[in-house]
Amino acid sequence: MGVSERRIRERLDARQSILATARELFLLKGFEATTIRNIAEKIEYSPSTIYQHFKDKNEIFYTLHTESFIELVKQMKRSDLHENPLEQLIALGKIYIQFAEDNPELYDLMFIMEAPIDFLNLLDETQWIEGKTAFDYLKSVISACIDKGLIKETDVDSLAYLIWSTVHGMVTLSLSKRGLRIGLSNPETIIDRTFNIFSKLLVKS
Amino acid sequence: MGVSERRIRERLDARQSILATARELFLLKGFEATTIRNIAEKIEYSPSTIYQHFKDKNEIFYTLHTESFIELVKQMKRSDLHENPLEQLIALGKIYIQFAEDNPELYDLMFIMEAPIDFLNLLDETQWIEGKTAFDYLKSVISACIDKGLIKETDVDSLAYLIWSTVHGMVTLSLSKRGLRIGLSNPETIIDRTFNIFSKLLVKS
DNA sequence: TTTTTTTACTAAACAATGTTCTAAAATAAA
DNA sequence: TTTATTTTAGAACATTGTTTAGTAAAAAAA
Repeated sequence: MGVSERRIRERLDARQSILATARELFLLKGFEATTIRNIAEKIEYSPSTIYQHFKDKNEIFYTLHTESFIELVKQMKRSDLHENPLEQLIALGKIYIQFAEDNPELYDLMFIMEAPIDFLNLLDETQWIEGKTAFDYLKSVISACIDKGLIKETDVDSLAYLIWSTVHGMVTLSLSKRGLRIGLSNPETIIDRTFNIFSKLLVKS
Repeated sequence: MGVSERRIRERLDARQSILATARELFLLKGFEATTIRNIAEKIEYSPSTIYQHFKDKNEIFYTLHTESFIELVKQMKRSDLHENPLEQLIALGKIYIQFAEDNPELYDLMFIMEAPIDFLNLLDETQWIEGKTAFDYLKSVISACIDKGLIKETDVDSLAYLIWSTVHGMVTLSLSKRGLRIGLSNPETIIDRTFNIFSKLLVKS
């Protein structure tokens, strides 16, 4: 009799419904404004029930963060449509920026907020595999560029860190509302223009 | 009789002591962990007294943020020891990174946290003059480089935004603990190495 | 000097938060 | 049917930022 199987399935369903509701409310009202009680109310459970599925709020954050990375890496892999690795690298940057612009709250969770990393610390987990996966993909594209002699620099780690830092910096200055209030002439296009000159710098030997 | 002058002075003293204590506790325990009650207790006042000097917690954040910018700009101006504007630009980048590494909590407050910007919004202030001041200084150094033909790019806004984004990105990946858990071979030197290849990219015509 | 007004301050309360405790209800096993 | 286990909820706890109402002190006015 599959009674225990059904129970496991039901538990999983409940867990998923908590996550789905959490994501929905987070995207709607932001992370700070979404409370455990909000989530509980929406799925018609008591707040304490949520704690049977998640250790604490950080674990919910961490889980959503992990799911978001699956989506980001999926998007990133679209860049392999380009045969030229340099074109792929440019496409990769654009995809990354687009993801951040489309999902500002998730980007915050993935790359800025402390909650997911705090949860890793709690598990005594030293590696951040979600981030490493995305970073390794970036490195593989850069390596392809170097192999074909399209880029001079040979220290892949540094170059990958540079590219990641630059797009991350552009995106976060915008997300934290720092980039748009400093008297730029065309603030709405600044990210595009900056990305273009960065691309040129990288390519031009 | 200078009685009202004394009163004003006393009010200012109280305000300063709130700010000093707030800064001290913030740096000691972090922003999230520091409460209005903590600050009040330390200066031996009741929590509600603090609200006579500051509209809310965000105003305290904003004020500390402003003071921190005065310090940052002061540090940045040390770069004008170099006569060659390109050398000055490199020095400026190093100073900026050093400031962030020396004052991670303050950097967070200045460039990441929402609180100071939220306070600006409350005042219907559209410009972020603290950030603009620092950004304008960066632009002036870049302009000097362009004037002397040391850098080819002519769009100062974009170039300044690129440089700012890159150092900001490097620094924030480190602050948010994202940069050190992705399998780098020498994580402790990554920022230096990355800054060096970025400098070379900029200089090399 | 005495009275009135303004100021400075506090204690208590409020509403909201994440989280835990206790006990009841529902379900499964015997 | 009875017993054991799991699931759930309600209330409670300790904090938080903030507000209210009232008190004590100081300054100004009489």
